[in-house]
Amino acid sequence: MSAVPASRVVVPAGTTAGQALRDAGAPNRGPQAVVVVRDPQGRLRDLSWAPEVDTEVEPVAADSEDGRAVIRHSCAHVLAQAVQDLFPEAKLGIGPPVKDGFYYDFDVDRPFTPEDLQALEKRMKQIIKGAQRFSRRVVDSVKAAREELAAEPYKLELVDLKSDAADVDTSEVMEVGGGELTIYDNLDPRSGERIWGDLCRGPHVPTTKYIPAFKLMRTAAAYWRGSEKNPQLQRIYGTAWESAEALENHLELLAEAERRDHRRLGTELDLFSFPDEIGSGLPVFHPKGGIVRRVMEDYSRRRHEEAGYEFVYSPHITKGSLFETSGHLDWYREGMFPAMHLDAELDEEGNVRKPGQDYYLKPMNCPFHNLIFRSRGRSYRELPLRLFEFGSVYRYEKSGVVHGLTRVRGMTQDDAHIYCTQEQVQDELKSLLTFVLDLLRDYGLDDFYLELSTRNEEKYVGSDEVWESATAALREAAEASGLQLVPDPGGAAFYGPKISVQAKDALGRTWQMSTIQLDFNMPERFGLEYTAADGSRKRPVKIHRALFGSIERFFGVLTEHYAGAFPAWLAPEQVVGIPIADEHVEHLQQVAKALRARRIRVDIDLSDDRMQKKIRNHTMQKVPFLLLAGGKDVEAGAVSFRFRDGSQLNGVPVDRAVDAISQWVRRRENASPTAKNFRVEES
RNA sequence: GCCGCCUUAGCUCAGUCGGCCAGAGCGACGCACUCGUAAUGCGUAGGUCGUGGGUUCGAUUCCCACAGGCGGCUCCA
Repeated sequence: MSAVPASRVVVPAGTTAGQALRDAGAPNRGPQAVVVVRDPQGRLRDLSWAPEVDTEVEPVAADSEDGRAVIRHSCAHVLAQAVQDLFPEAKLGIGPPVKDGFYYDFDVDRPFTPEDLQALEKRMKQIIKGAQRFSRRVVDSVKAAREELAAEPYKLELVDLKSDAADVDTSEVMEVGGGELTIYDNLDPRSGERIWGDLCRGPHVPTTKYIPAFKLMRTAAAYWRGSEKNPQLQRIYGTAWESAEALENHLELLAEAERRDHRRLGTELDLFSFPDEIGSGLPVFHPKGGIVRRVMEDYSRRRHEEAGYEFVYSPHITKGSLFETSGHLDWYREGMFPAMHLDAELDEEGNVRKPGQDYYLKPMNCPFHNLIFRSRGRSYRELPLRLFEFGSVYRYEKSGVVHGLTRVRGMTQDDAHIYCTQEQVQDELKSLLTFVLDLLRDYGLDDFYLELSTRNEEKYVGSDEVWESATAALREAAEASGLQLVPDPGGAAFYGPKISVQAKDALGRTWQMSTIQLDFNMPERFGLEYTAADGSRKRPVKIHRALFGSIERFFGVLTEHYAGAFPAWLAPEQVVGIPIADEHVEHLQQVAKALRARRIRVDIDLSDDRMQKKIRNHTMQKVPFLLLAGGKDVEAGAVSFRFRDGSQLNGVPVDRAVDAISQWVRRRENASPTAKNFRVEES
């Protein structure tokens, strides 16, 4: 999708990069226009940059990821200029490029309305048409910067942060960076007059004309510098691209994502719902969703059994003392539903005769599994002990984050806890990772990367050494997988570091799926022990892992991945028989009987809809196999296939059809069957 | 939890600048039609206009609160 890697260009001393590019004949318009260059140190430089010595640079084209980021960042400046034009009292926050776009935060008297966005877009188009030049200017001193930015309190704060604290990470903030403070002025191309300016480290496109296509997307509130202790600013999100076509493609992708939204498909395909009466984030699964879910779970169970897991069950509710022992009440209280206080007794005067107890809905399964481990003496011979449970947990998610099936308040984890010896950890982690990835592939996800979440310095239990060795063990296992490993500092749970598997779906979106966490702390808190070969008592290491994360979430992700067209082995209705006329029903019933004998889910559409209507209905319900039968088929002892994509295979002998369908399902083919990929020959 | 927007039939959505019995398509149900690869025709039922309060002669419409949803922020074992 990106331009052919542009050849390197030497910028002679004292010449601007832009001039050198022009001399070299580099494109300066269109999707491959060079917007900035990369210097030998890897820094992106404006085209107006003129090195002091001859320097070889790499042109960065508009349609590269870096090029887009520069366009988006420049577009954010144009937005800010438009906002201050239309709302002179607006104070500037920050305005960085982000994935697929940019945003800019403003402190304004009232939130922006959709009409405001329209007006702003219009103003931005005027600004872009005006071909203002982005001009970089180094500010001599912090004092000079403070004076110039006196009217911009948030920018002042950034200047101060920059000047007095080397330990503050400002790398995310586009405003300041490098060794100096810079301001980018927007200049009128004719008069050179300064129209607007912003504290910014750059770089930028040469002129606003280099912003070929953009769109403002939405408004939202955002806390200043990301902390809820700070005031909320009004954020405007936009997107910008190297061409109108690229913008159009991006908008089409968003539209496709909306069509695939599992919340929409959940209703359309009658899979699940969120009745208001039950409460936010608490789904119910309808019969069709129930089939998909059950097949998912059944297959997972089978694989776990084969991999040496043992199945356990634990209650949804427990006395508080368990979560005191585990540390959840200290570290995770706000994520839990509040306690029910039970069994208290009062005398006539209202004095407490019996104090009663707090019971909690469980937010995690692990403490229960610890109790199972501890229920009797354990031998090293039993390890690794792998306890698995489809455990229902309840978490008190903030109302603002509940979202379809991907963020719920009640969910079922496919949760396992593995107790092993120190020596077994490394091997266990490696085989676990392989197991996890294999299983995800079986469900049709095959594009992964790993994330290593390390200690949150404000929220952890246990000693430094323990954390270090646990983190090292995880890193080693992750590296052995050969997958890309992305660091996630501070992302760990309070009891130990974790690896998470991020999977890409059909639209290229990534989802956190499985997590594998190492835990040296919980065994200590629960006093878990086993007897080693030499008779000594030793503490096991505990590995937590969830593969789907939560069944609900995985269900949602798969629904979107397949756009509701589930693989035949998961599809709620695998085969629907459609008679051309009533007299063909009996023939189809014979076929259905044969399919049912092979445990295929099959229905015959006996409604009095017309045949075309039946095809439409079941195609929209994304049934993988439609079997039609009319006079010709009955006569030939055959059926005719119609697939989701509209392709057909007519006159297939019944026994071959039955065989081919059941083979396809047995093999758990994840592709949608079509006339092209579906083989009915006898094998 | 915070900011903004939204809530009309099972679903998708019109509509009322405060006023007679609130509309459509799909879906459901009934009748007719029995048909060769994405919508047969006709008819019937279905709505306390999210809930509660207020303003008003009168509220689905205006105001307030609450619930639920959406987009973000924060959070996320």
